[in-house]
Amino acid sequence: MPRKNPSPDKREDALSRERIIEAAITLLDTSGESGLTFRALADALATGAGAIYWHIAHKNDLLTAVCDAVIARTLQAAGGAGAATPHATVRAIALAVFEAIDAHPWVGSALTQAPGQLPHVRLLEHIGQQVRQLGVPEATQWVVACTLVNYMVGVGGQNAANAQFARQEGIERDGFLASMANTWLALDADEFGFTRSMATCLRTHDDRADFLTGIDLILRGIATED
Amino acid sequence: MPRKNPSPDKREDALSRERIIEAAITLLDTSGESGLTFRALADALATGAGAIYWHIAHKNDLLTAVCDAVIARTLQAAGGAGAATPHATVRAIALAVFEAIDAHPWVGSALTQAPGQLPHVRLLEHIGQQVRQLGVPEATQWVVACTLVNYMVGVGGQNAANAQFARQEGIERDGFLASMANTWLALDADEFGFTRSMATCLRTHDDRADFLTGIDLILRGIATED
DNA sequence: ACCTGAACACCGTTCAAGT
DNA sequence: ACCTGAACACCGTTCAAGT
Repeated sequence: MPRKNPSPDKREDALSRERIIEAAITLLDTSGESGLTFRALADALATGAGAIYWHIAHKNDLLTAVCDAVIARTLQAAGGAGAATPHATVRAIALAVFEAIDAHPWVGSALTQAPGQLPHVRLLEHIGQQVRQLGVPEATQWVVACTLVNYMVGVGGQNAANAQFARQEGIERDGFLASMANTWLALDADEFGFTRSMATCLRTHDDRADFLTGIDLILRGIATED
Repeated sequence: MPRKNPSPDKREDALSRERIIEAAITLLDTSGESGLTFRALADALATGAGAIYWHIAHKNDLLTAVCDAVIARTLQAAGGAGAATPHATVRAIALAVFEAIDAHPWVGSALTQAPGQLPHVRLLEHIGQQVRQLGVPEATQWVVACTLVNYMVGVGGQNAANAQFARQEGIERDGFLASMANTWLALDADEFGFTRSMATCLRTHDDRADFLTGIDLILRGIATED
């Protein structure tokens, strides 16, 4: 009777792309972006470092695959909801992606570094279908869908960077924002008047709400188009 | 009479933060993101690798500083224009940043990896001032300015990633897009209907124009707000 | 105060050799 | 066909030692 514990003791199944991707996900979630190493991954899989190269071309390939696995699941889960209007569906998709990046910050940076690859294509497809539903004329569907996707990925990347910075600094989000707000307040009053006046907003803002407001802004811009 | 050639022969001035930053910029422009190495940088400055650490805390510090130098110059040059309307000024700033990233792709990824740092603050300030001019109510200035900045940085990061990918693949932009378009056309017809129909757009689109259309969408969303 | 350069503790990737 | 693990060619960073 084979043991069911897949811990780093000994391998029971053969290696496979899927097994590697799953191990990479848990490794990334556990030790962060810098924790994903071919050596550490090989350890977790109870194999040699070079073995991975039989299934994965190079580290970027792995990163994209791992990102795609999360995005695919996220979109699948979000698609099931079936919101009332295209507008609401776009919002639901955007929020789901935001939550996924919040839970796995490394997805944000992977997404930023692999434009046009499969994870991106999935986003474009899901968003694009709703853009069609919105009645956007065919000639502008491309640019509208791209704007939404670019915005989503852009914010996601920023949040990922924030999370990674806070992690390696060992700081909580609140402390991180508070110290940044202080830095802003110490800026030159003439040159950085606007930024200084936004220091409180920085400290008290809600990432999620702001992100969705941005989505709404773009959607409203679309609706006004003629 | 001292020689005026600052080539990698021998150093004449003392090292300084500015000299290091300038050398890093030319190195990045010449050899790309992966070309910026403390060893290569030390060579270019005719010094030892460790000397740089007297002036720069760590590589991320250098990257942010180098990014900020470009952004500061870009915004200064763009600010001089003095466009007629706030809308036009936002467009001008956005375009200037786009061009800067196009000329120095590494600025795009540096920008993505340093949220809240000085380069970001500069963008926020310049955009925010125009958001005020647009008459956006105080309560929503924060989220509006952030949306614009996030979008700009997001698109910039994507373009940087594209440029870097094309560089290391040794491919031109056109060939890169053409092969990606073919990949899209080979996707499953049911699952990726929208994406397939956009393959031609991918191949023929204009990055700059699409980017500005996105800015316009957001600005129009703001105008419609009430 | 500032610089030098060897040394340390890592990386991704390759590849002969095994099964 | 698939795996092993040592070896290669790098990294960022540190630090005793120099000036």
